[in-house]
Amino acid sequence: MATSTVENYLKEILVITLEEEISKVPMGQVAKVLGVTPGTATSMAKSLERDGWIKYFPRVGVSLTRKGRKLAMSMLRRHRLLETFLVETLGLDWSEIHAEAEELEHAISEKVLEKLDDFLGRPRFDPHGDPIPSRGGVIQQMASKPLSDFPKDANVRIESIVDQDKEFLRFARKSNLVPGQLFKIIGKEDCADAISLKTSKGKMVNLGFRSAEKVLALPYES
Amino acid sequence: MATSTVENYLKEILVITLEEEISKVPMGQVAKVLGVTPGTATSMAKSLERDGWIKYFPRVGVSLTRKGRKLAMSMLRRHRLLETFLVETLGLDWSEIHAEAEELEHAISEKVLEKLDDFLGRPRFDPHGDPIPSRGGVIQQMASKPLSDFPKDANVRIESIVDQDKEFLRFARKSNLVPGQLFKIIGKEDCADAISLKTSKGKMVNLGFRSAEKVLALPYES
DNA sequence: ATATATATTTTGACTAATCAAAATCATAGG
DNA sequence: CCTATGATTTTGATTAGTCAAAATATATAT
Repeated sequence: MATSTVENYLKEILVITLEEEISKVPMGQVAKVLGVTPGTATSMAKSLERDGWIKYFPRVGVSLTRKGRKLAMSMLRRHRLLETFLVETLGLDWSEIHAEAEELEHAISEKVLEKLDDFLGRPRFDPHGDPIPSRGGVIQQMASKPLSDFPKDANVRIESIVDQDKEFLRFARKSNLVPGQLFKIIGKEDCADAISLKTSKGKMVNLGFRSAEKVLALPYES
Repeated sequence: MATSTVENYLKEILVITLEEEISKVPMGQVAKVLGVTPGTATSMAKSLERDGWIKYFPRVGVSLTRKGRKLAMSMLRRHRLLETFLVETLGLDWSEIHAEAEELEHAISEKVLEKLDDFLGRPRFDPHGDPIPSRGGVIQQMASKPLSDFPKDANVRIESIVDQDKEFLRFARKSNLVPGQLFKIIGKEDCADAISLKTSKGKMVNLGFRSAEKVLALPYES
């Protein structure tokens, strides 16, 4: 049986893998998200490899084995279902649920989790809009929509740029319109065919609808 | 912050203290309920004392300090509220809830617990009929009633014998009419002034009303 | 290409929790 | 009053997880 420390390492490695679309997560990043020193992360990597959870490539990083990915997915499922429960059923605040779920996810059994899933009506997305992996560990990809489809005040995360036009890509790059970047839609004038976005750091971008249609994004609860 | 191991030791010490009405729990018993070797229990007793949770009397046993009792009560509250949730809300089976609650009780925060308490309608007894300690750590004593006040078919747990008559006490002792013992009321003939009780092992006792009034008991969900 | 900065690994040490087995204490009978 | 039995404590060892700081490898910039 995996300890909850092991579960945490695996889950965080999975989350980084998904978010950054990389296959080997560098140790520094592992250390950072887990709040431990780099040395600790390295020695942990070795025991995780010894127990078959991950592959460890010295000086490069770690990746999950099939076994490790399965457990990590299960942790993510627990986490997101619990967050849903905490918000939907108990009415907790947004800002609190992450830390709470972080604790509970290690204590809840498969059995109780499935009962909870039934009770909640088998939701497919958590309160942040992130997809909840299925029992089998499959993560449903959320359908991304063009920026022009979002309403004013929506928070979005850029997923991809469909157009391959060099000019536009260069402009997008310069404006921080890149996959992973978060924006808030601060203005939308249908009659003027214009959309304004702002990053959390206050950087603004203005787009016409023609361009906004080329940028796919996902809703993101800030 | 107490580790969950500490929480377990304290909770079990409290439960033994309450159930057996003793003030110093011998180390052997501690080791047994926690499933560890006696040596482990002893060394744990020393660290618990060092951290102010218990008083340790070598070769005699341990008792909780005020601080330790407070935490132990809080664990009992968590445990019993969680059991209630698992049965009432998620529909788990009786036989499973203890083990599940045992894990969850260490992971649930004060805040979530209070939300859960609200959600459940602030129950005062868990599915086993045991009282749920209040936030302040006070355990509501259930009002015990004389045996003669219970209806036929009621399941009861003997709480105490009010009469101090030696003769009667000796009889009570011989009939298993002692605090903690469970009985079912299998017959009650008001006109004949008689009550019949049976233990789960089939041992029977017959009492007249005069005597039944001297025996206080609590309802007990079988 | 060389020096500097950054990331990673190694080393040695520590704490919590545990076990097995030897040592010690306590007490109930004879 | 002394011994055998059972409970308790001690001792020495182990594992998981961690840190600090030294050592080493890699990447970057001139």
